[in-house]
Amino acid sequence: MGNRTERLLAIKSIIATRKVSSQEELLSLLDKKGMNYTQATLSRDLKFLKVNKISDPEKGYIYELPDQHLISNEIAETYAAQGFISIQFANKLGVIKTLPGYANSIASLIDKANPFEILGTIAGDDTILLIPQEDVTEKDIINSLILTIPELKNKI
Amino acid sequence: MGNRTERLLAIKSIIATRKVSSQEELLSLLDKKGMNYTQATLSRDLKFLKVNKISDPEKGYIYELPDQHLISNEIAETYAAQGFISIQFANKLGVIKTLPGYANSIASLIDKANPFEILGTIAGDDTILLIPQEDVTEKDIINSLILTIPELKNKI
DNA sequence: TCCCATGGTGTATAATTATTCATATAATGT
DNA sequence: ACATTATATGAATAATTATACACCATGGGA
Repeated sequence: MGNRTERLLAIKSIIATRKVSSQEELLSLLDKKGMNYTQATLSRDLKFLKVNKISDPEKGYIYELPDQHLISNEIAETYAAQGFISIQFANKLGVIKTLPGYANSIASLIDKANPFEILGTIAGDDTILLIPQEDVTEKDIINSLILTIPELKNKI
Repeated sequence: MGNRTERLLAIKSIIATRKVSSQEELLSLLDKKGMNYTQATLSRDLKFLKVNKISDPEKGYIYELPDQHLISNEIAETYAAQGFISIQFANKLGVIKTLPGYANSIASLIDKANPFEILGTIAGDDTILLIPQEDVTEKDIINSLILTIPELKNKI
């Protein structure tokens, strides 16, 4: 079903932007977006997305996307953002142009973040080919990139 | 009850050294150490220690001590370990001697890790005073320091 | 000393999350 | 195209975790 991907992306985006502390809560947030599922499905989704539940002073425990703790990547991210030139799409594939030599390090950041909606990357010297998951939109890919490398926000 | 501290330390040490995926499991590990409590107590303890539950490829989800994600501190830790000279105890207080100028940064690392068994620190230029929680042993303090700054292992 | 407030714990139970089972639908091989 | 296998999902339920309540011990004040 094509809706699973949409739902997973919605979950990622919700969890990335607000503090959610239970599956019921997430359920009703999805409901507001017109997505009606059951708690059982969310339980499976969260496991699939490897979402963690971490201590939060305000809400006790909240869900957190994995790899967000890679704060040590900040330097790498800034560097990567500098080398980023543009992204275009053709034939369901994404093509990122970078400054010469930057492609590999940017691609490796994306791989490391491993967003499920990007199946993989192939990098040359100044070009990265992004192979998206089926039925993922360009917008989804771009959002995903920004989640991975926030500094790209201004450059896309 | 004085046993609470002992139990909390045991929990920290268990979680730091092995993958635990449920409170029942933790319960029986404590039981093997002769500590008999109930699941309700562990639930409260884990909340108190701000233990997170994170995705694990092997066991699904496991408990994880907070602040372990501060990998970005590695540099700071190496630096701190270099400046560390010795630790001694007197009157239930710990006294760390450091190279001149190192005391504050080491103390700040300890404060940031905020182990509950160390109430606080006071740092001068080459000396840190450690104020331990009641009924915490010297051994506990040292283990705690090593958890915070692993590089100290060889120097203590 | 006597209260009262606080903190820690167990028991019982509520709330939350994971799983089993059944089913439908889509994908794959022949 | 058909059979077979894999994937996705909900309903019901099991498993896990959190909490309400009661109780006890301790440590200040008055």
